Amino acid sequence: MGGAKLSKSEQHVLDVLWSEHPLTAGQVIERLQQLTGWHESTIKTLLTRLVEKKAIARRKDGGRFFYRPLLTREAVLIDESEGLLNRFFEGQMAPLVAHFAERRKLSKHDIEEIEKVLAKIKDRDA
Amino acid sequence: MGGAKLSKSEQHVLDVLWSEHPLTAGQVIERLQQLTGWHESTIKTLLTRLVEKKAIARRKDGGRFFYRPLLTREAVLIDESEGLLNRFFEGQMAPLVAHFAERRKLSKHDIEEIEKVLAKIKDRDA
DNA sequence: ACCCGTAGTCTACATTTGTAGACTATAAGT
DNA sequence: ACTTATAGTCTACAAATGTAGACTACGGGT
Repeated sequence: MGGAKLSKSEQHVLDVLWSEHPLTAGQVIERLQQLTGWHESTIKTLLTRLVEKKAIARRKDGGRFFYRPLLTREAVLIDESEGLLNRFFEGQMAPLVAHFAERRKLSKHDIEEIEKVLAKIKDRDA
Repeated sequence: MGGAKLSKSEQHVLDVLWSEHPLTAGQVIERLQQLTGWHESTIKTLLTRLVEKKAIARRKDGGRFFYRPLLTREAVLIDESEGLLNRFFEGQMAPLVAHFAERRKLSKHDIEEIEKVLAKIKDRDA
């Protein structure tokens, strides 16, 4: 695994690259400024830090550099959800679902969705 | 929600107080040292910072101070899982479950547990 | 060949976090 | 009342983070 831990703002930059890539620095800046209003320099710094942390890479194509993610969204997601699960539910998924269910965070539709998913799994594993 | 954001180590201290409280500083230190090996001073600092952040409170009882959580585990959990859910699943629970299911993070037993939970909810809401 | 803009690098600085030493106040026991 | 343990406060300092200015270099157009 490895994956140096990313800070909040770094993740925000990464988000942009997940949603669309490769992008030039300028494009990243453009998109992020819409979302955050951060200064251009700030975003450049974040890009640099992400490259250092090997969370993204850049490649020269023609005259320009293009940035793309190295860490997948998937990987980060796993990492974080695993963390949450371990911290609060001893790694058990069921109690997490139960928890949300109890708090009425699940609509009827949600419940059906989940049941569908579970059915599919059971089916597949059968 | 107010809740100033807590750092990793601060959360660790809070964990101890969730599992058992009220506790004196000494008791917190004792328990945390078992888990982390942190120096006494470090833990005192963290306690102080938690008090400043109003994540915990202390009260004098007899000669001693006793610490207890102000933020509930519940609240922090909600906060964090909400965050995760929003960042990765647009707030939707079903895709999260699906995700874990796909990754085989769910055993047959888990699945049955979850189904049971969902059934209960549906029942209750019916 | 020269200038310009876009992008990359270097430097900076306040805040937060991780980690801990040193000093102090106070309750409890003798 | 005095000592001592125990806990609380102050200070410290490096690394990480949030945020940004200044300077530079290179590719593209004229």
